[in-house]
Amino acid sequence: MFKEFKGLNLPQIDKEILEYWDNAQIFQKSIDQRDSNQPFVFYEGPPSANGMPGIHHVMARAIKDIFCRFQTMKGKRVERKGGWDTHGLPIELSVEKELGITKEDIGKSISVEEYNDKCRETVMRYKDKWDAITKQMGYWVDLENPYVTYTNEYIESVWWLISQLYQKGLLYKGYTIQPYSPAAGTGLSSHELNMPNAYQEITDISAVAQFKVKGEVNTFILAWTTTPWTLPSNTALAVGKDIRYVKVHTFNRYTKEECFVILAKDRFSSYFSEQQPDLQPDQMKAGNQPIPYIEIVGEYSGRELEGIHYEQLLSYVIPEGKAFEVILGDFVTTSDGTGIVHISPTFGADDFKVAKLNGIAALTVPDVNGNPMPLVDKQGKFVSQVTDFAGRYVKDYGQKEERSVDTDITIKLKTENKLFVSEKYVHSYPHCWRTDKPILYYPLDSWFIKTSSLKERMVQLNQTINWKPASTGEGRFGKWLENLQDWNLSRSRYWGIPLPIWRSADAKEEICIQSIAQLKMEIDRANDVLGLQQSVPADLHRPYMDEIILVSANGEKLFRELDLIDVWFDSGAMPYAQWHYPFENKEKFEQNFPADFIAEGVDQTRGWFYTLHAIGVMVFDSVAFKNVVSNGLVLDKNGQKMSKRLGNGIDPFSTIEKYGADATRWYMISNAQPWDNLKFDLSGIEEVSRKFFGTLYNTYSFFALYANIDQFKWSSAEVPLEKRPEIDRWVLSELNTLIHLVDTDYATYEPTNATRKIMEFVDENLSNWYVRLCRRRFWKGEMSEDKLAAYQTLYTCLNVVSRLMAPVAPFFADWLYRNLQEGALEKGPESVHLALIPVSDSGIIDHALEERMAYAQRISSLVLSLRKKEKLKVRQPLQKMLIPILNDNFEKQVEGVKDLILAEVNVKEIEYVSGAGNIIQKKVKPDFKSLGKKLGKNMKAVADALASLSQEDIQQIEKSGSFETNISGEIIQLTKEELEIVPVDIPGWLVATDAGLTVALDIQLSDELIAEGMARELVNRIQNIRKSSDFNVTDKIAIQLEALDFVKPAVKKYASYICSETLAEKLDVVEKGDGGEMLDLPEGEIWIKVTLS
RNA sequence: AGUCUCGUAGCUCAGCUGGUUAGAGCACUACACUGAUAAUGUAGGGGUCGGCGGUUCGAGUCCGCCCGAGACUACCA
Repeated sequence: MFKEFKGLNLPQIDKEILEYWDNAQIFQKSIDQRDSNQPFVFYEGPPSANGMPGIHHVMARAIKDIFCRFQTMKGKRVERKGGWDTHGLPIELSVEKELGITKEDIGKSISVEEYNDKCRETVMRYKDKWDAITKQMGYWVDLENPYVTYTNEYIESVWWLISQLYQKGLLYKGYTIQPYSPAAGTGLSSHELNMPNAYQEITDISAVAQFKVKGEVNTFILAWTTTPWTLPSNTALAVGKDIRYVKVHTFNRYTKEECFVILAKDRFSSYFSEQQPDLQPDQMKAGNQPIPYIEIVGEYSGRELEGIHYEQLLSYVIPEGKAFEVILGDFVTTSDGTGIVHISPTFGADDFKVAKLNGIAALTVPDVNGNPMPLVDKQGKFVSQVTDFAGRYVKDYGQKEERSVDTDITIKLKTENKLFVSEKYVHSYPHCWRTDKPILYYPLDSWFIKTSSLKERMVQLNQTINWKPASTGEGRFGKWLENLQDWNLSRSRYWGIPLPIWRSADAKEEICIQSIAQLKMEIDRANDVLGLQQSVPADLHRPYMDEIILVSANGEKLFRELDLIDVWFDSGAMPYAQWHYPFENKEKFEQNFPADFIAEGVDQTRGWFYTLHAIGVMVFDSVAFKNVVSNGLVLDKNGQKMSKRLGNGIDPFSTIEKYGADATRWYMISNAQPWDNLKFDLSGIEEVSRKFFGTLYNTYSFFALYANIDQFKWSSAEVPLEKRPEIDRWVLSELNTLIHLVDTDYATYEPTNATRKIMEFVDENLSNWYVRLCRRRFWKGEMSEDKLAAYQTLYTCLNVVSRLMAPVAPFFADWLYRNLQEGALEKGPESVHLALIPVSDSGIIDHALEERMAYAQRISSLVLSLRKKEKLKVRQPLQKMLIPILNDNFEKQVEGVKDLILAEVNVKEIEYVSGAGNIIQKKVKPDFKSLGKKLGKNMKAVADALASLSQEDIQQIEKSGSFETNISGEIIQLTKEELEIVPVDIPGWLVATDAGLTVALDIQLSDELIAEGMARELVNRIQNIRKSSDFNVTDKIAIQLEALDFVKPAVKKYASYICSETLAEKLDVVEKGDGGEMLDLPEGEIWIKVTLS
């Protein structure tokens, strides 16, 4: 028996199937039953369980799941090891927040040990939620044996990778200006700077400062800055060597003092208005409008300005060495500012470089250890030496200040005759992706990986990767690789993998540890030499690692470099570290590298996708993955980003509970290509569940209902194809076409196309054509070969659809598949996920048949629209329809589906009208595609000429097979093949036309037809009574009908028809009696009584 | 600031290498149908295919500029 149901309840199906999967170990079996020599390698990008899963995670994981399930159903063994990303800033920051501490407190009010314990404890906080969503959404991944990045095994593998890089000479330590987040207390790598939303529009105070030239009276060089807080650190001014500069005589707008200022000629008009030779000081107004000037007194090239000395602008600290000179910089432009750039070597990458090149000193003060440090400390505060602003944050890292430091500095400059002008300036500025605070460019000591040296190889190997969409690989990722900077590996934090490098105090000797065994050896040696009692710590994190002292070959003490390794390295190391390679599982690793497939959000392009690729290329000279799908963002239904602040987030748990996982997944995949952003709208899920799942459910219900009545069981001994009716062969042809297309779509990572095609087949072909037209075959009579063929055909369609949809809708597909299995004599695999994707049989595909049926559908549609126009019910039979013949093949094709059409539109016969006669009115159009090239300019004139032809002209063309016309003196000859002749009308008939197809309908009604229509009307009413009386589909009935004139002919002629249609054993025409009911027919009211017999 | 992608009906999306009535689904309106009924059919309204210009016999499709959205890049003073 096939199970029958009362209604579709997708969430209920989820629950039942989940329980079944658990009990029967289906996930495990889906791996175990596959050949280990046929692997499909998938890498799970580790999520951090530190935050709640969102709906976008459901999206990303649905994509991963689809292709893993598909490949399993292609016979591949797809192991999916889960993983957890456990280190890094997000966790540290949430712990800091919870404990109410800042980075400064770590090691003081809380020990590193306690702090890291807290991190370890926090990192798995939402693991339960993650496990729950994983399960509920039907994402199959091995959560029993996940890799966890904080374990010693994982760390050891990372160390090994680092040591490989070290041995290849790819690791170096450098002092550079780097993006630094005072709020997070760490430097940021370039890919962190490229996280979405890192660059934000902010308004800064920009200032044009006046630098007083030494040895000249009241002469100033103007330099523009958007960071006035860097002015105390100024030690040079840069000009462009070929830029022209002018010296202008005017007054300072604030102090009214007379002055001569120097700026780029190109920038002059941005700051100065009209010339006023007799300008007086009191005519100067404050504000930031251009000011008048007295005259331009000189012009110079940048090269001429080089070497000019100027006075220090703000002399809090006196630099050691050369400073306060004009130097040349090739980065100087005149697109902004004054064409002169203020240089503070401690706070700008260009500044640092150009200062070094010119031997210009940096402004530093000694720190507690006597090492030089900039005038701003690592929390972003001015040091005490900057007396006026000591202790103040240069950006809003602390509590909100009434006036920013930038403002106060400009005020100070203003009063000291050092400010030319200041104004607000809007620009995009990088912000820390975790703390959302502006970053500083700050001089830091860091370890780098020389990724730039392997740039070409990375680009080259990237070209072998199949990116979905391709533009992400070529464009976004490819361009990124082409402009690759060295990877800053250092993080000065606490919770992460310690850098396994020990260095001597003078930095002359160092060692890079590659394994725990090596560490133990080195510790033993150090213990020997130094007489210590050290051992390998049980936990390889800080602070334990920091305490270990090693010894160099020369007997020098070596101390661990305190930095941690960038967490992105952790996740990029997962192909190796998940197997604890190379210390264990060498074979396993080799079988599972590189990955066949990975998928993550597009925001991982510079994150995980990059780190995987970089490590793969650098250490193994290989890609780390062959196919990658990067999905877009999940936005709210208005296209806004989902955020806690806006409260427009979609809760994945309640969504799945309400609509079911399948409808949610199907909606996400079918609505838009995964790489396009998804505007997530719950009403879209409803539509999918109604239209697709509802229709499919109804189709199954219909099948189950009748199959059970007829005791149908499926077996492979099927009615041969050639013995099945046209419509069966048609739907099977369409089905096999579908299999081929869907299989190709999945194989090429096009899930959206796959789902759309499945939906169309289920809705258009299966439900609204095949089942609708075949209903009668299921209803009546005993089991016959035709009926059996119908059951088998429908069974096959449902079974195939269940397998095709399984990757995207794993629950419903299994439910459907297993329900079908209930009625199968020969059992297949117990779950659809253990079954194989069906193989398309090209022998079943019949294009002519598909075309034929398309004609049938279109012709039926035309006839129905004509009936509609004339208000002729489909129940009323009509005598005849006329179809003009387009070509020889056409009549044959239509004739093949004639019976279907006639039954569908309730017409008795089709008459074909050949083109030869003059019954049909026609239209001639040129075949633009082929004629365009031939005719060129005359194309339009010819088209016009054809349009104005009379019916006689067209007949002439059909007879002669050619057409000739004169276009402005030029004779143009066209053959029939270059023209398209289509029927448009049959005068005197009711005609409908659609894209070259024309149908005419005879709407004359004879008494005969009217009687038959009445009979059908009665059948319909009686069926309704059966239904409203809750009779069983198989119950027999007796009918009493009032003897009125308008039904008599119908009953007389069609009594047996009425009886067989309604399962009536008796039909009596009688006088109106007791009980029963009144029927409202077009001709009048009539009494009827229907009883069970 | 630059680079890239995108802009088609109220909404979500198709539209192949340029070819002559620009499509589908949803939503809306009306009428049908109803042994699958949380369906279905038919019809209707709704589009200057973001704007302007160019190439072409012909442009939603190719090119340029502009506007708008998004992503990316950037040390930008």
